[in-house]
Amino acid sequence: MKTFADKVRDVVRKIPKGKSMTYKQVAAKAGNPKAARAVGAIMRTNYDESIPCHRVVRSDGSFGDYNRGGTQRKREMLKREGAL
DNA sequence: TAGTTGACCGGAA
DNA sequence: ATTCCGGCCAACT
Repeated sequence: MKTFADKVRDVVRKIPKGKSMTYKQVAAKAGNPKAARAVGAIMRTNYDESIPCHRVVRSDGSFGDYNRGGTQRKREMLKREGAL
């Protein structure tokens, strides 16, 4: 039985290039549609290199936060990949 | 174990 | 449009 954190990491890892999912969508795919906040908490503590956490955005259409460089860094990443 | 914090969401003022 | 409040869940102290 995988934990919620494991599922979240797996889901985020499966996000195709040029696509972006909301925290809520990721949480829903992980099994908890109401755990959007938890997703952020997990990414913050356990952000892996294999996990394109920059492709995870907020439901409002904003980019949300990031660990390295902040929101602007995230925006540039998405722009570079073609998601924008 | 309990309390606080936070890469969030949705609704109300 | 912006600001405030309650709610959900995981990690940290």
